[in-house]
Amino acid sequence: MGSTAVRRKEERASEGSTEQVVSHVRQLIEQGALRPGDRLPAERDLAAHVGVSRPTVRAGLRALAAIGVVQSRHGSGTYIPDGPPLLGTDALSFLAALHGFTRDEMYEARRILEVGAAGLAAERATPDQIATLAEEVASLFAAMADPQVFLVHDINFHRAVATASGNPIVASLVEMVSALYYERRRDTATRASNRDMRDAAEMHRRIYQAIRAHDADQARRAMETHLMQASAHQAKEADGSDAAPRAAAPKAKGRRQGGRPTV
Amino acid sequence: MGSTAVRRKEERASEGSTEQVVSHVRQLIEQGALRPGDRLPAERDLAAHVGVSRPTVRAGLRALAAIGVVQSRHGSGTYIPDGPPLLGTDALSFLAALHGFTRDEMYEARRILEVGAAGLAAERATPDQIATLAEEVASLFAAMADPQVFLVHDINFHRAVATASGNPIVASLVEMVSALYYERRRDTATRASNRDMRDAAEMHRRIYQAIRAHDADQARRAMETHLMQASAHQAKEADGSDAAPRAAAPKAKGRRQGGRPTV
DNA sequence: TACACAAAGTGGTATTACCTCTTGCCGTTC
DNA sequence: GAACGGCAAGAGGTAATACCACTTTGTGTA
Repeated sequence: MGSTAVRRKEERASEGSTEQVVSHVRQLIEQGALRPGDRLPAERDLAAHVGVSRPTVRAGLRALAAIGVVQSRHGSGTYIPDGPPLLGTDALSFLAALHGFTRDEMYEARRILEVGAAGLAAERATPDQIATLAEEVASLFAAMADPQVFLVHDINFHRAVATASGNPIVASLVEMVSALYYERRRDTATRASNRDMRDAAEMHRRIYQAIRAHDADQARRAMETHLMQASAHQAKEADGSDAAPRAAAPKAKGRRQGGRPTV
Repeated sequence: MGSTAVRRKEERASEGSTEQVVSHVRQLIEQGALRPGDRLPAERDLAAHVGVSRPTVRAGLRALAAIGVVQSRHGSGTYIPDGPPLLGTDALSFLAALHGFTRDEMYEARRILEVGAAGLAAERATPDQIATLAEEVASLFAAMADPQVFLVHDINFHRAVATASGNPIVASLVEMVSALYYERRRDTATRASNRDMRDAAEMHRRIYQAIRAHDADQARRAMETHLMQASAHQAKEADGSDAAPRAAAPKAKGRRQGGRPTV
């Protein structure tokens, strides 16, 4: 830390003042001075230390907060979030609104990610993680009367699989895409038929069993089947009631019609 | 102007002032009033329209800029980025620094994503996209004298595969993870042996051929093999020089160069 | 016609002030 | 002595204003 000391205003040419703040925080992180759960220096202190004004510091912290690196608590301070690594979900959500991601594309992304995650989970899941999966499966069967509660345990199960993959990067990506799914799904979940939910619960059970048996191939196949079925079910739901607000066209792939999000 | 501006205080209870700005922009996007490439209203106009001060507007826009939804150009205005959907890469980079992602975990994530992407690309790649792949493969073979140039075309090839998948969500995810890979790789790429590069180029050619032949299984297998080999090669390189990926390395890294926006 | 310069408009930063919320100390009270 | 309550210091949140730096455009001059 002592070697480079504090760089003064010479850097301003190559780096905006705001980015100096970001870089400074980054340095603190890379030096190990800031770890998950820690509190950052107060904004006024940071301003004095970096040599910029407080609004500039706030701009930098705001940027870091937007990507989920820090988290401000009014009256208390700015903290580095504790717990597992988590990517901000707003980015994907905005991109979805901007570019009109379709439901199929979303399920396809989930399929790629979660099939891989299921495979890893089967290879590495700890007894604790397997127990968590079992609980969520049970909750799924118990919640078939309430589609909203069902959805919550659905998400929890998939999150648990992602965690059990043992790869925090994969888990973060799954979490991000799942959040997008959840955001859209909760508005229409009540349309799910009881039969579809029973099918889904059953598939979750099979995925769980494959993971418990440490059978990676089986886990991947089960996850693949489950997501294909879920996608088909949801498409069927939208068919009759919603009748495609954008006209019946959006089936065609590759057409990036930039309208509102399709369901 | 401005003297007659009315302050709207209706919904302040549920939403912070800054978030009002974000919500407002989100509304504009969802209404179709803002599309990729468009310019946002000036900060001063936004402030008057939403009923908050300009610093608050700036805070909201800074947050949106951090996640890549908008992009500010000094002296010109704030724009919605054109081109394909792109997720901010800094988030993953910070998470990597915070939680000490290992090289293996990174390659594993790439494997899951890119194997899937390669499969989709084989099914859907257009003639144009296939031509782009061919060019990058040729460039790879031509650039074996310069590891840095080789790395650029390596990235380009993988990016092209992701694009050819036809799924913008998958492409965005691949892009994000690849950026993390690139960030670490460019500092050590010179260590790559000529033999490893020839192997890599050859594998890229096979992936390309499988995609051109629309053989999804073959494309997936080739991509899987390629990434496994690359991971092994890189592990071998690192063996002698820097053993611990998470410990002392970051200090020696070059300063954040401005290839990509830093938050 | 071509070049140059200036003016308007935009984001970037700084300064200052005040508000709200959190937190912890310290008093009072039971 | 312990529990409750209030007060104050310190944190982030917002606002108003002024000025700077850059881009763009248009007009004037050579």
